[in-house]
Order: sequence, then C-alpha cells, then structure tokens
Amino acid sequence: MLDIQYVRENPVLVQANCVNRQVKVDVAAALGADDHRRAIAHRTQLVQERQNELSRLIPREKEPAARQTLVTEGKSLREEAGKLEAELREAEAAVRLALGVLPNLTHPDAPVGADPESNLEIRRWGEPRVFDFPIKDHVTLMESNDLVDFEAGAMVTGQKFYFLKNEAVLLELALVQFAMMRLVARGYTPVITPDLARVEVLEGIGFQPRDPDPDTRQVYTIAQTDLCLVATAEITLGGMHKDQVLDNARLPLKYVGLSHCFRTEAGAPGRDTRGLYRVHQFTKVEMFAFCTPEQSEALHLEILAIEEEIFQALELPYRVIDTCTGDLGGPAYRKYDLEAWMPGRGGYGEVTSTSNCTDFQARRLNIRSKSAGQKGTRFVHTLNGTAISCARALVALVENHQQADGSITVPTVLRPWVGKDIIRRGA
RNA sequence: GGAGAGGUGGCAGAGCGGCUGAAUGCGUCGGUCUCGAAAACCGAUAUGCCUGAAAGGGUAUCGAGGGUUCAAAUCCCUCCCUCUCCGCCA
Repeated sequence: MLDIQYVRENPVLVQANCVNRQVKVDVAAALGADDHRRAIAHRTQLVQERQNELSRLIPREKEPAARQTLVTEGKSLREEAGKLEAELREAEAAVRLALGVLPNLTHPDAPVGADPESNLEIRRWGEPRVFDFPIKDHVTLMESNDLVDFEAGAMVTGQKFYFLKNEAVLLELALVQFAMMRLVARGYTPVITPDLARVEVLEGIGFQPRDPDPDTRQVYTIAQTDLCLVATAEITLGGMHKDQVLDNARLPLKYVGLSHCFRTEAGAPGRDTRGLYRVHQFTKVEMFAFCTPEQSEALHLEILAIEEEIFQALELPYRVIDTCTGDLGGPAYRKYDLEAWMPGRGGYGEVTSTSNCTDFQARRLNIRSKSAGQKGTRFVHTLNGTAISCARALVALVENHQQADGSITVPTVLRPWVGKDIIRRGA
C-alpha cells in the first residue's frame, strides 16, 4: 500500500507509475475517496470534542435543569457520533480499496516496459553444457529413475500434485539443508513457518485472497475459516512482526524460512503442464529481511548475491534478470530473477526471485521502527528472495546433471546428504 | 477438550464510572555535582490522525469487537491470546 499522503502530493507521478506498471487505475478516484474520508473524519472529531467537553461540564453542573440540558445534548451527540462512525468506516474502506490497487513505486533504474520482453538480462554465469547424447527432460529422467510419481499425485490430490520418491526425496532435503546451512552461515535466522496464514496477513504482503473470482484467485482458502494455504513463506515471515515497532539498532532482521508453498496457478492454465516446473505444491527456502530505508538497496544486492552463490555451488548455469516495470507485480519496487538453464526446455527458466518491497508491505502490516530515545517511527523496508525453490531447482538439477545412460550426478555440495555421487536405478 | 486465573506504557505494577494517556518503581535520555565515574538530586521519556510557520491545541488508542451511560481502562456480552491444573494426542 502506498502512503495516501504521498499519493495526494504526487498524483501525476503515481498515475505515470501505474501506466508503466500496466496497472489501469484512476488515481483521481482514490484521491476523491480520501477527500470524502477526511471530511467525515473532521466532522467526527468536532463531535468528539464537544462530547468530551460535555463530560467535563456535567459533573460540575449542580443546577438540575441546566444539567438536564447538557445530558440531552450529550444523548443527541451520541447518536450523531454513531452515524458518523459508520460513515467513516465506509469511507475508510473505500480509500483502502482504491489504494489497494495501486502498485508500489518503482526504482528509477528498473527497465521500463510492458511485458517480459522488456526484462533486462544483466549477466550470465556458467556455460550451458553441450551434450554429446540425446538429452532427456526432467520428467523422463525422474520417471525412469523412479524419483517421482505424477499419476499417484493426480489420483490422491489432483493434477499438478506429485509424490517425490527415492533419491529425489534425499535431493530435496539436501537442497533445503544446503540452503539453510549457507544462510545460517550468512547470519540469517532459520525459521520453519506455518503453512497457513490469516487473510489479513496475505493482504498485507500484497496477495488478494478475497478475490471472489476462482479463476483468478492465486491461493487456496480453507473453508469456514479466515485462513489460506501460503503461497510462499514470504507471507508468514513478513507477518511475523506485524503491528510491531522494531528497534533500529536491531535492524536489519534477516530470516531464512522453510515452508511448503501452495498455488492454484489460476491464470496459467495449460502453461508448463508437464512435470515439476509449475505445480500446486512445492517446498521452498525463502529469505526475508526487515530493514531501514537506508539499508534496503544494499540488502537487496546481498540477497541476490546469495541466490547466485547457491546456484553456482549447485553447478547450474543461470542468468540474472532485472525485471521490467510491466512485469514487477504490485509490492515490488525492484525485482531480480535468476533463470537457470534448463536443457529440457532448451532455455532459461525462472528459479529464484528477489524483491525489494520498500515500505509497501510494512505499511499495510503496520511494521515500523524507531531509534531508542528518539521521537517518531518509520515504516521498515521489507525484502524477500528465494534461496531454493525445490521443484524448480530439481528440474534444473536433474536436467543439467544428466548422463548419457540416464543417470544423474549429484552436485558435490549435496553429496553428504544424498549419500551418493550418482543417481542410477539399480546403482 | 474441561476447570480456574489473567491480558494496562520499554519492563514491572496500581487504577475498577467522570478533569486518568493513565499513580509508583525500574529502565532510557538530558542536566546538577565530580578530575572522571558511581551515588544522590532535578527534569524529560508512547503511537497514529487533525490543526498550526512554530510553540502549542484537538482527537483516538489500557488484547479485539460489540453493548450500557451525558461520560468506560473501569460495568455487561462475544471472541482471541497467555498462564496454572486435568484430560487427550504426534
């Protein structure tokens, strides 16, 4: 959520930003709603002022008739205050609604463009391997090595669910363990988060769990509760300090969280239908940080560097993308993606993503910071980044490390946890 | 799940219908004293919003929501959370 005061002072900038972001909104309408809200708030305050005055006067007024007059006025004020309060609540809801559709501001250096075509590749690491044998995609590789069972997934749960089996299980756990160890060494606090979160937390992070249209709603909701299955630990980690005032001296707070992620993938029907690339449930190790506005840009680069370090250690070639304005998503001020080389698709595929959300999430989650002994608070900046998203990491891993005989070599860093150098059926 | 207790400022802990944003203590910050420090003493010390050039003024907030009342931290109801005991379970 943007600061309404900022929107009021910079309507032209905000509108232009929305255009760059491919978000069709009427900033003027939001401002109109806010004017209305302010007018009602002001009237409400005047009534409250008189009410307080009356409650000071009444106990002092000894003359019964005069006292009764005051009490009568108080009664009518109570009614008026009740009506105003209801009006105010409506007006505030309208403002929230109007403000809620505005995306975050954008980093001045982010590439401007309407669609992913305009994303900027800023560097590559590693050479895509040249295979001297016919390559297989991860589905073929994993099924032939008895590492995954999509049919059982479909039968037990539904399309795009899966069972991992045998070494794939060890690989997934190894990826989690490896990422966790790296991040702990970097000073990140490890956390295992709930896999469910309240609707209001989802909204604070920037999701729209109340989307009434099941064809576009991105998250699973739990019937008869205000809970959703989380789409990422970003949700739970960000919610962890909701409604708190953090001490500046303790910032940045850096977490690395493990959770399952559940996504309806609404809006992506028929895309990447094959395999693990786009599934409804996966395991992810996610970085999340709370910091001061001064710290966020450097911290964003730190998180990106960690993501790269992890893929380098896994010996997976990748490229780094600076996401363009039209492809940023609501909360991000700037976003970098890592796309790993995936031989099966003959191209790069997104494996991680890191966003600086500045104060956009913090404002709605009401997470502020202050310095001890100093007056005033500010909203913190929040950042998130993928350490390892298991399903997609597995895709890249088995496809890149496949051998001519259909076996898969295990990256050195994972061998301690997988317990072998090569995955080969019968081996 | 059952029984009881409780949720107040950074912390501890009063208040139990009216001038209480809230006593007191601790902590923190500033000052006096000191060569320096400790101690002692003095003063300051929540957040949002409105208004004002500023000083200041106003308003809301005592777990959340609702109710009673001219007036609620204080009374009533609902919910949430914490603690103790019992039961159950991985």
